[in-house]
Amino acid sequence: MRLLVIDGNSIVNRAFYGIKLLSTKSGYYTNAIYGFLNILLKLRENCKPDAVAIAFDVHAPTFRHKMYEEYKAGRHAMPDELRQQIPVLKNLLNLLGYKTVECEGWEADDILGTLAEVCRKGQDVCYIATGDRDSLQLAGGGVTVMLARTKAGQAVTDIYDETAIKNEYGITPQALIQVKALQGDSSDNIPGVAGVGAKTALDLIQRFNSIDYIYDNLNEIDIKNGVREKLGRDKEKAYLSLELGTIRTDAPIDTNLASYIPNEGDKARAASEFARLELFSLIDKFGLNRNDAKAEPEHNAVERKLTKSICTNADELLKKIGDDDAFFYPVCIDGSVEDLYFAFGDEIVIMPSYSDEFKAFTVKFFESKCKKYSYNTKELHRLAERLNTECANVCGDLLLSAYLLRPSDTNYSIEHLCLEYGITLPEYENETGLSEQSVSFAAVLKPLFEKTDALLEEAEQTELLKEIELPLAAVLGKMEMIGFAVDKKGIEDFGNMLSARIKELTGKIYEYAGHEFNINSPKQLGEILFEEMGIPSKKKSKRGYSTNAEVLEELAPDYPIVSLILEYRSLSKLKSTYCDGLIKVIAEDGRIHTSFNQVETRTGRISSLEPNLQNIPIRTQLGREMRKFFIAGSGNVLIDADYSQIELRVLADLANDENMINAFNSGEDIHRTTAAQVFGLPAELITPMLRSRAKAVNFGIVYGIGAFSLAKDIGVSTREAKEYIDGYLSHFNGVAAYMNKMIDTAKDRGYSQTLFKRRRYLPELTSSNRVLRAFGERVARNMPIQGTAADIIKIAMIKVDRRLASEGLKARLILQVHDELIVEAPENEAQKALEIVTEEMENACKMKVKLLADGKTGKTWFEAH
DNA sequence: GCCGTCACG
DNA sequence: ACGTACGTGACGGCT
Repeated sequence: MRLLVIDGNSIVNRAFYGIKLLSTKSGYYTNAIYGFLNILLKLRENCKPDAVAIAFDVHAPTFRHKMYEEYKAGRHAMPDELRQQIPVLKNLLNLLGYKTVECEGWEADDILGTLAEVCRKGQDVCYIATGDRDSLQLAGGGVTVMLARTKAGQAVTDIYDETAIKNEYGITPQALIQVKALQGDSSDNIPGVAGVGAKTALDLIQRFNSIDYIYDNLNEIDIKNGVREKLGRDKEKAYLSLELGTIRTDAPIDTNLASYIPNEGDKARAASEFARLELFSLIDKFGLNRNDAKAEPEHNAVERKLTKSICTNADELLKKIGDDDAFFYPVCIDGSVEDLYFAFGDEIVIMPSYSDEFKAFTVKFFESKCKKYSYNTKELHRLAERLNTECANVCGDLLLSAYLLRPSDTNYSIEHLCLEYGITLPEYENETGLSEQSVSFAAVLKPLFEKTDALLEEAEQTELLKEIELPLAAVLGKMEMIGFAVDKKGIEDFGNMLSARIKELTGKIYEYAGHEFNINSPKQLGEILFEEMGIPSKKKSKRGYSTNAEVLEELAPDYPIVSLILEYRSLSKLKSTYCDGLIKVIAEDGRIHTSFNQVETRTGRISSLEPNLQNIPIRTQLGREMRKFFIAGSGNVLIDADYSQIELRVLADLANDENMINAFNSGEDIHRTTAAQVFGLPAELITPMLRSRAKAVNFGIVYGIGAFSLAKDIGVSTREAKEYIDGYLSHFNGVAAYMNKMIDTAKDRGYSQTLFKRRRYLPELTSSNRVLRAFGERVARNMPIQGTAADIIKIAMIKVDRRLASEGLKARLILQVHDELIVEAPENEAQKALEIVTEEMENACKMKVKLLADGKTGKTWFEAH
């Protein structure tokens, strides 16, 4: 008998991460299902098995403790989307006649082991398909492990039998367990022997074969005394690890191989399930009949019959809306509202922008006192600004609610929210049989709001939504419409100057290199510098040599070409990103209109895109020149105010650290004070060097410091950096206590939060991966600080906006750069506006530490900052 | 579409 | 033994 055993969890994971998110029209994700079944087909073809067993772990899925594969995946992963697919996949496998195996209290691994053992004993042939190297120990004696992995972005399968393992590792498959037991594996919680790593472990087992032999002859065998000591110390751990790392072969599962021979299944239901999932190609590949694939009606969903009508009469629609709560979906194209879809239960009424009465309607509707519930209300405020009015009484924005509830998500589309919150998205097909999504979207707003409102209430985030995010959307909408005036000619001239200099540099670089090449290609550059020219390198990263500024700066003093490249790099960055990039996005009004994304960051900051105006150069002299081209419109000036040390002040307040609060409130230079405390010197003796080190320590504290990185940052030994950190924490003991508390409460609750109850969920904190867990801990320390500062400046923006209006000024906010606000004001309002901005920033909220804002005015951003 | 790089707070 | 500070967005090269 030939048995194929599939490690279901491992393969479904690879399928999910390896294939882009596919989903059905109604939004069910199917990529993992699709990928898995294609892999199954391929395995079937290659192995020609008589019987197939598909093993799964038994999962207790939890909402708040999703486990990410790795940090990178963590950022983009949507494990919920994967989890939803697994029960559907299992059901499909059964319908296709395959047997899935799971066993409470046992891992999928153990099921593989048990079936492999059965085959070995019965002289049957066994193939094991997995992505987990740990299963290699099962190879041999008729058992072949087919290891799926990714090589240079391509999925490949390595075949391991006993010989292949011997060739690669020089030992038997069983001995691999011994290696792992010595080496340990933190991601599996296998301790191993402290101080023994992969190399040492493999070497020991290659020479002595087993842990038993090593310990029986510990004093005689030829090994370094250091290793002997380490082994002696951790004997117990080694044996424990051996036990933990050994895949068990006695799981209580069905061991009758014949029971795994695929049965007929239920072809009709399998076909209709494929149809429901819109995976039509699989119907053919599994030899099913497309005619069987009739869509089954959904059971529990109460079917909604939507109707749609178009209304081009403003008064009629206004009357229909009256003073009731209005639920409406704005269709937006290219950043402007196209049509408004109003939902009255299942009746959807559209006010189209092509109507002559669209403007009149919109103005009256916006100004009416009815409560407005919508999606992406920033767009409404942009429209209001264009119509020279305001959108009053906006009481809900589904996009903002969804963001506050789950700020790490990347997809807040209505389809997705329906899945997330268990709302059925009703279909609407128009006369021509085409589905019109906007109609469906309008129809689900109300039920979605009912869900999100309840959840926000539960999370105590209603105030955060109503007092901060909703009014902020209005401010951001206006800021986008107003834009920032620029000197186009100035940018062009600057760009031409850069081009000339870049050309010179290019010539010289080619001379040094001996030939032409693409300096912008890190690959070519690395080969030329480190191979052709033989410059010593620290080889790193998968794609060859690292050529970043940090590496190049070290080499620059010794190699003239390297300095030229550094200059080339900085100039081409200025040219391409800032000169060319900005010129491309200057609008017809001569201004740059960035877009603010209010639902992007996990900390609560806003981001700026197309173009990003939050990263205009300032740190180098030449780059800073760019700011001379950001100007006040004629007759106006710019007012630029920024918070002084807002994050450290927030930290002092949150940590309630008396020492630090006093330092701020008595107006001390915080970095100098820190230096004095950390280095134990009177403030007068603090040199600029010491001050700058203390500054780095302050930054590090906010970021969730590590000695290694601090050391690298300020160029001292790791040991010395550690002393600084310890010194800091012993003097600011409020901060020390606070940092520990932050991690504990975040672990407890599953999230960290700001002073204003903004949350960030931290599944990383419960990860079995040490690196990931450490990352979670740093975030738990940083998020409340960065996030509270973000909350505060948001409040300030709302207050500045209101104050400017209530004082009857023409001055307007035009930009925010995290701790900095920029206002454009008529010249005669400059002083008043300056006062208002700094005052509102400083009084945004009451804290134990005074908030300080420095404001300045000027004709350009360069002057005003 | 991902990676390396680099601009900002 | 291994990796190494928080949060973003844009560009060019490469697959």
